[in-house]
Amino acid sequence: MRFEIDPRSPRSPGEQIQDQVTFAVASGRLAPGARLPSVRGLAAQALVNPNTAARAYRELEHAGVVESRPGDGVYVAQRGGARCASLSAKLVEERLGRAVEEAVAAGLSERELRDVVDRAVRRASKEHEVRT
Amino acid sequence: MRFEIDPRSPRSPGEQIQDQVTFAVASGRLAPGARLPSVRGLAAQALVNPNTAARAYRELEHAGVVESRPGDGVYVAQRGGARCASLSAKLVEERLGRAVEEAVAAGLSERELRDVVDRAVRRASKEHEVRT
Amino acid sequence: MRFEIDPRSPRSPGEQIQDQVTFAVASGRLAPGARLPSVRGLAAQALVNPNTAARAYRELEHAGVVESRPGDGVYVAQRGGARCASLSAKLVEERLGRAVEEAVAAGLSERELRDVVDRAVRRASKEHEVRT
Amino acid sequence: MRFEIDPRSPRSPGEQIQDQVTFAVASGRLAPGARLPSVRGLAAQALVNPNTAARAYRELEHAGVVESRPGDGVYVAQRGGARCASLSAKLVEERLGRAVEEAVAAGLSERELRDVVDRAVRRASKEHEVRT
DNA sequence: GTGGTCTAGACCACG
DNA sequence: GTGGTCTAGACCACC
Repeated sequence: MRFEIDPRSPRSPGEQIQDQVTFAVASGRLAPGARLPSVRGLAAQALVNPNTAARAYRELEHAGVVESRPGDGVYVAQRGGARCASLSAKLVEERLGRAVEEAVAAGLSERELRDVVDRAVRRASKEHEVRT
Repeated sequence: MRFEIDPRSPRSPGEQIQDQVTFAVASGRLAPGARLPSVRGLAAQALVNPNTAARAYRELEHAGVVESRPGDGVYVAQRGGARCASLSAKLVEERLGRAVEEAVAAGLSERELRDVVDRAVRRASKEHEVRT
Repeated sequence: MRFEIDPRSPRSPGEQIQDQVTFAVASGRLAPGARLPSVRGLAAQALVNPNTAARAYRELEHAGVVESRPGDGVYVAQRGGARCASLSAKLVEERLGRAVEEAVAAGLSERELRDVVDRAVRRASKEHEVRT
Repeated sequence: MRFEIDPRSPRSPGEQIQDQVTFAVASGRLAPGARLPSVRGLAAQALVNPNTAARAYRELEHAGVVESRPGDGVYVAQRGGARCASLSAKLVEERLGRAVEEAVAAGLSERELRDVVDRAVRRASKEHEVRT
């Protein structure tokens, strides 16, 4: 699992980390019991302050998605799969919905909108394969 | 033109106002020369502090989208159409792109993704008709 | 770099801060990469509201003069030198020009005008040495 | 006497009108007893709201520079000359002083500064002759 | 009535 | 500690 932060996203780095873990668990790329990078490793990988990485893990633990075992590491919680599934569905629905709303408000026709979506899907699928 | 702020959006109220003006101009719902609500009126309508409304207008003026005439009101700039067209295309591309990325990362199949988009398009189109 | 606001100036406090940074960078007193006072520190020094200081920095960032790194501080942008050089030349030309116009309109002879300028130059040079 | 407002000046239109009258009286271009344009005439000439013109005259009257004779017109006060002389000297000193300070802060050498002043003087003198 | 700017104090997220 | 944004309320000048 590789983490990457987009500084231009409206979501803060901490939230992006939480999102990425959530989506990875929901999609099965991260299975319950799997080990996540250490706080320091995550911080180094995502080019983020260790404090931010630690806070993100803390929030995920609070949400029941991960379990932190002091002195050992951070692991995907056994019940993490279910939690992430519903959470991620809600997030995707909400964000895609908002983006579509904007596109319609901006005057895109259904055809144009679908073109944009298609291109994005192709781009994302390629990226996704690479990482899988 | 009606303004509405979604407190759950990751974009701040000020940014949402800027977005809504930009999209409305790009789609032609607001034509160059059209008068926008007053700072105070917009604030009342969007349930936002007048200061926030003023700042949003100021940024839009800086971007060449609107023109503020002190003591008179705020108007869509003559060249606002062109500016918004490119600006809004970029925004839509970027945000739809991001949302699709997330959906793919969350494990949605192309079919599921298109279903979500379709539903969102229908919902948004209805909303949009009502306001038009 | 010390900041000071003249409440009798026709320029607003926020504009005065922007001017002072611009001139300092243009003259080389502030080099690209140099760290500027924090928003709160500047506010305390200039006896101004932190909000006003933050706005001034934001405008300067928008103009490409400074770079603000959230959670870290505000720095003179690498390309700030060039931007300020032309910006400051324009400002000086415009404002000296306006002041001279007024002096001529007020009926000062060229000789009187030059006397006033000479005295001002001497005063300002002394002040300037002190701060350098 | 012709009035002209510079919208890019940091001084508000109302202040610019007051300044222009003050300087014209101080320089002798307007003698005590001379008649000034009517409020409406001034407003039309300076492309300013009649309210603004009226307010400027009111302030000048309050300062003892002009006298308004209801139903007749606005005239330069008999003692206006003396009042304007000292007032205008103070204004010129202050504004030229400020502009020179800025130029020095911007890093102009004495030579460069004098060049800018010389050019401005020549420009202003030409303008001034035309209007005289 | 209009916009423009300032002060004052709050909350958030990052370092 | 840092910057970013918001709310709240004030004053100014112009229309």
